[in-house]
Amino acid sequence: MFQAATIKQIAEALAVSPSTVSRALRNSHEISAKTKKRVLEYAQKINYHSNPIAVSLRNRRSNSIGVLVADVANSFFSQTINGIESIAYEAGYHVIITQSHDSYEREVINVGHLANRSVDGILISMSSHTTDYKHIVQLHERGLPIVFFDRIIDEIQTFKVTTDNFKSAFEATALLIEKGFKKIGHLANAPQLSITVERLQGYLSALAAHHIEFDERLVKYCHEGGRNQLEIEEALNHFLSGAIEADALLIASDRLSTVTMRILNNNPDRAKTLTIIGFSNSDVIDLLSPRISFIRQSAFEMGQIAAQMLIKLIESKYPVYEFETRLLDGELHWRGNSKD
Amino acid sequence: MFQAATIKQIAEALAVSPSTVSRALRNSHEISAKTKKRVLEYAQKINYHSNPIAVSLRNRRSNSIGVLVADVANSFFSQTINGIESIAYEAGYHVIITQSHDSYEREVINVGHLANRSVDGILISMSSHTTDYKHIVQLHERGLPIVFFDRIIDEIQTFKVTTDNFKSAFEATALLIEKGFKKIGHLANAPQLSITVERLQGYLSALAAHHIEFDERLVKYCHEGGRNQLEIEEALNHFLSGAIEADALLIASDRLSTVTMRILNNNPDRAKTLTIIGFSNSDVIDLLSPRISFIRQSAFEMGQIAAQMLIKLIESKYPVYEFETRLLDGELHWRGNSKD
DNA sequence: TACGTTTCCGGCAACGATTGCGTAATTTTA
DNA sequence: TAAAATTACGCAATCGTTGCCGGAAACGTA
Repeated sequence: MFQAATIKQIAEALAVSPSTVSRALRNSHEISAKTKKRVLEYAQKINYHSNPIAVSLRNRRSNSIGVLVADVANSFFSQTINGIESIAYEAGYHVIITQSHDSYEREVINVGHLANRSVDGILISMSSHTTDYKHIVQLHERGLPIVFFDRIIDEIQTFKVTTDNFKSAFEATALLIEKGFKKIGHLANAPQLSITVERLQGYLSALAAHHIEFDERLVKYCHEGGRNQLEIEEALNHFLSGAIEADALLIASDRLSTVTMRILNNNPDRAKTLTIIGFSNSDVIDLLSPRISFIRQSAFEMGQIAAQMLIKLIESKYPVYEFETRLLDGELHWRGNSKD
Repeated sequence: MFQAATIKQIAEALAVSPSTVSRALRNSHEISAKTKKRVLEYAQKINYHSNPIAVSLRNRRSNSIGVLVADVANSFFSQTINGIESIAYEAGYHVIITQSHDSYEREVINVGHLANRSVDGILISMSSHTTDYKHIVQLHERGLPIVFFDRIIDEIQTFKVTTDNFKSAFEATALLIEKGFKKIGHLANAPQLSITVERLQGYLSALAAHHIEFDERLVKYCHEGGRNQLEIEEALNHFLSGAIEADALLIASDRLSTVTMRILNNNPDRAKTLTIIGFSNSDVIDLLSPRISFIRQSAFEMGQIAAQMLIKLIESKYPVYEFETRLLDGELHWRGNSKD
């Protein structure tokens, strides 16, 4: 490999000490203008760039942050990542992205890798299979700055940002009720996820607010979070043809929505009698058929806020004890009945 | 703050030297079994993990590879990234993902950052705005291992992997001809991209093979690669209502396809008379309307191959002078006329 | 002139891990 | 039994950079 230029080389060439070169490059006031100029010009000439690894070792800071999401191939997460990058980039941080693919094991390994890799902090959206938080608690206790976004947990006191899932689910459900739907089912994500709980509560509260008795057969969880086609099919069968016949559905994620649509497409008659509102950040939602209404989360903004929070934590000179959990509003887009 | 265990701590605790600890941990034959056991057990106990930054500095290797794509929010790229990660992970490399958003400036900055950040090698898919390759040539000349995937360039001799775009475009065009379409337009990507050139040639060759005279008004480039809605609209207007009326369209990317579909949805009459084959790796292509035929690239596999190539380059003890450009087949999925 | 202040810079050590070389202790060989 | 070989470990340098301490020279003040 090519041998990059170093401070020592500059020092030798100019017959000054490495310390002087270092200070000159960092524009220290302890160095005379003349020396600075000599150093800067020579550095420029040999195309010197400081070695970030050496700086990291010396400063015990890597200027990089780790991100853990379920999947970059998920619109919501890729939008979040764009938000994170936009902020991190401005603040001089690199972003290292890892994916859990919703597996607990991969989450543990990736979080470990990131910490090991000496990132200055981590942004986490939990995997849907995680119920034990030890791996994260440990790191947090050791002082590693962590911020949660989207799928957050209560077990760790820190900054968090997520959609106001309660509110969004409430609004969506209430809208369906007002439109006259009687049997509104809820196709939910893995039950251990924060977003699942919050959305379910929003759904239940909307029913309660409209004095509708809750039939527990109207809620179905997808423990695999949409990765298991069969699981979703079973849940839908339940809604479509089972003892309980739903006339509307609140669906908790993009993936669940798309699988649902696929099934409805094979069942056109039933499709006409089922109205859907799904959480979706797909950028082609308007092209999908059957046509569904949807709740769009502020993914990009969520990424930005999460990154800002993390950088604030990292750069704080004193331990932070006051934390905030930001809730972002979702946008409900009504696109009509399936009957229309 | 976050204070990880070090070799020195172990050495002190066990009253041996750091060298001994290091060698014991690396299972050197120069260390007695007894000492090894003591060291290993204590290391385990205090949860020691070597500091990768220190190792990087010492070994001048970071065990990480950089990836530059246009956008992670693009299905094709996120699938490629999954392929890259699967291989890199196995081989013990970290993956640092950066996005150019198809901007030349961001490409230059990101590539510089990655190199600076001492990655051991880089995987690049060119931004659609790049026409000057100096920033990459320089790094390559300095000995940084680079592999190109998808959007490759001729200017650098190295490993490359991309879809057999010529073949795919040829097949798609030929199929349209055989189906009886007479005026087959081609909505192309930015003209400086390799994939654009290859696909165009496939298109042209298919016409030639069927003795169809080429009308140059049937090809429209999108210099912004789909980021500029207006540009696509103009191109489509040209095809739909201009002097030339296409009855079929070969579309070069997902983004171009979706915008096209959006426009057709606002123009249902015209939609019925236009048949489309688009390059697409969308995982909801089957749900999109209007229904289009598509060419799916082996994105995951492409990522895997690219990563394998890069790691081979990185780990080669001798300079490599023989390079290969792998071409992967695309899969053509015919989904019928729009008239059906 | 004598003494205190700046200005400007060099030297040392350290961040954490690795490794070539040296060497004492032990074992093997002649 | 002496010499040679082997075993097991420590020392110190190294990767590139930076913080701390100290000190010479130049400058200012009484």
